[in-house]
Amino acid sequence: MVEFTENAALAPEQVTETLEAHGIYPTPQRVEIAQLLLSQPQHLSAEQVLEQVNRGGQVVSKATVYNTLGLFARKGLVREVIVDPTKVFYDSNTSPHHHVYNVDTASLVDVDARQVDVGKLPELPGDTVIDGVDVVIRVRNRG
Amino acid sequence: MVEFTENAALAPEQVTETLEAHGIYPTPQRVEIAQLLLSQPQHLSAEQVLEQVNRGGQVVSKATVYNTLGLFARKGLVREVIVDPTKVFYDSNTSPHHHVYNVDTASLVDVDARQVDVGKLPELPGDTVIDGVDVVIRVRNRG
DNA sequence: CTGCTTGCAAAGGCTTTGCAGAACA
DNA sequence: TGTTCTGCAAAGCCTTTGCAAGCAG
Repeated sequence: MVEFTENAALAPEQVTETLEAHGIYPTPQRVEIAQLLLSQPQHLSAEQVLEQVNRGGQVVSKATVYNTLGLFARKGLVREVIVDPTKVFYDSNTSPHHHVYNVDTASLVDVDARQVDVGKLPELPGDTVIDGVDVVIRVRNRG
Repeated sequence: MVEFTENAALAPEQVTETLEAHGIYPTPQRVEIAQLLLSQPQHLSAEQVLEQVNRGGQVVSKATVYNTLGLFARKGLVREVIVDPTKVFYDSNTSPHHHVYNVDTASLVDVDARQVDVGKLPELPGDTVIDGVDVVIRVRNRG
């Protein structure tokens, strides 16, 4: 598993290993995107990923960015965060945690899971299983 | 305040009062939409509102449905629920509660707030205020 | 070869907006 | 009369898909 470090870029070999550990075939584009996302805990939209990846050397198409982010999410490498109806955020922090979302600035901040007590969960229909519990604390700027 | 009853339709006068109590000018289209939404606690997408409203006598345009739902949400008459990146749900239950979302069926179910303990909240940046806390329990069908 | 991947462009779904006409205070 | 509201059509935004070309095993 990749550990987050200071903003330093991750070594491609390290990223390649992480991808393979998640059952993802490491193409150059995927390594590029994973390097960006996994360099630190962060929340990026597909558009931001597209922009930042293409700022570097390699150019990756929009279709590939969307497909790759969807693949990463399905494989558990990143987590989709649904807080804004206009776009999906991809969270490179996959450990249990929650979010504070500032609706004015459209910015997301992590909250350690231990900071919120989700005591007991309601009973679920017998034919369903929990996929995840998302807690979103929605804030806006004072004023 | 309107109380939810069995599936009976609400009286237009009652709905008109509710709208005015929320500072909303009660036009025929708004009354029509509010009557539908407030008849019982439910979660409807804009598309569903459009469809169901137009099943009845009055016809309301798509633009008006979207504008009206946005207005209702801003005025606190309904609550927007963001759980699906492809559409917004409008929740006519405005008392504190949370949601179980079945990602396979795209259906939402209310959970009484007392069923979940959100014990303590994290410290917020000093210049922000809480707008709301959303807890979404994401489930999928077994199998 | 055979299957997976890329990427351009087009399509798609949800939502907002421009604007003219209607309704209301 | 001035403001607000409606609704059609068009535009906009994010995302997915069709399909041909490229690459890997």
